[in-house]
Amino acid sequence: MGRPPCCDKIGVKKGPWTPEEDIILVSYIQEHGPGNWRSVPTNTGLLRCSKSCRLRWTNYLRPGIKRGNFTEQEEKMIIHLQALLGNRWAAIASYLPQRTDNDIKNYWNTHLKKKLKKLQTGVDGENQDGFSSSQSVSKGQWERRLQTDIRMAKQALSEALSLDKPNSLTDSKDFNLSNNPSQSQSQSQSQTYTYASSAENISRLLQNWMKNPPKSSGGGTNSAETMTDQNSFNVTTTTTAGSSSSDEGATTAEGFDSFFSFNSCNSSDASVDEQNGNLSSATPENSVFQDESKPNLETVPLTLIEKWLLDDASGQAHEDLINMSLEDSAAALF
DNA sequence: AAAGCTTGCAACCGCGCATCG
DNA sequence: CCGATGCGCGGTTGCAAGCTT
Repeated sequence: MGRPPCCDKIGVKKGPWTPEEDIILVSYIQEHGPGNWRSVPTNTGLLRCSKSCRLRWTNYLRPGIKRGNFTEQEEKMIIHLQALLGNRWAAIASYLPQRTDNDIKNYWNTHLKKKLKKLQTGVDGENQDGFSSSQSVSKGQWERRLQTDIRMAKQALSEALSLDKPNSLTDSKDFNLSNNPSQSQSQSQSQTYTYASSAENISRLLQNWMKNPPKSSGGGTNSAETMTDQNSFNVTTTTTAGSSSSDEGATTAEGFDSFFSFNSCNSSDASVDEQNGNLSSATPENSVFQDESKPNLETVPLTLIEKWLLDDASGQAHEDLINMSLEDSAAALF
């Protein structure tokens, strides 16, 4: 007896998602919250597999996702976490709350693997990306440190489990997500994912929409003309589509606002925080999305390894480890 | 300018785990 | 306990955009 398909394969649409589908999915999740993916296609009328809906949401539409432009700090974290955890992308992604496992996986496969391979094949000293391949740390040292880290992590985990206290939540509030300097000013934003924090995603969605407007309304006009034609999309577009710089806040918030005016459902009380692009709203929808973040961060106790990885204030030891020879990391990996 | 090649990423697939009745 | 079902994860693929020749 084989496993039945996750959904009826007949009539299931595959391939890239259209803006219309995105909007339908976001609207539905806005109303019902994420989860119960099985029912999403039937309730929304989307001709998509439930898995496809979940994937689209978690990898693209989910609030708080940062895309592209991995910082050096993030790169280093990924490299070291990969060395520690292996290809457990979901686990690695839990340490980078704004990144999806798919994004990290792709970035690893397309960028970091090559970078490390390059380093391994004899680029001495400082490379162009600023990674220092300090010869002072031998492979043996690296392995010893790695083993020590793993031991410490295990110990911390067992301690945390034996404590059996519900303080992991409060601990996680102290999670320092600001080790990326560019993100330090928006720490609160990282901690609480309102739907507004996905404004960038929605803005992108809308930009795509405007690039490929429905034929019925656009009728051969270019995207800019179409944009002005469609009054319901009062969006200030960014100069470069796909740019995910953090200063898009106000712009994307506008796009987000427009999105809701487009949907015109329960959105009239949504207000935009101009400073950080957050949408501050007391709507139930927002509370739904606040719950939808990286659950691991909220439930996993703050272990030593997490402190090591995330606490900027941990000082030199952390820096030493981060700056440890990537050649050695590469040697361990390949 | 055009063809071929490379790269990056969104999405799919299949498997394993968790939960529920 | 066991089977059915749903969800999540990691590996892989396909395609579009960018680059090179």
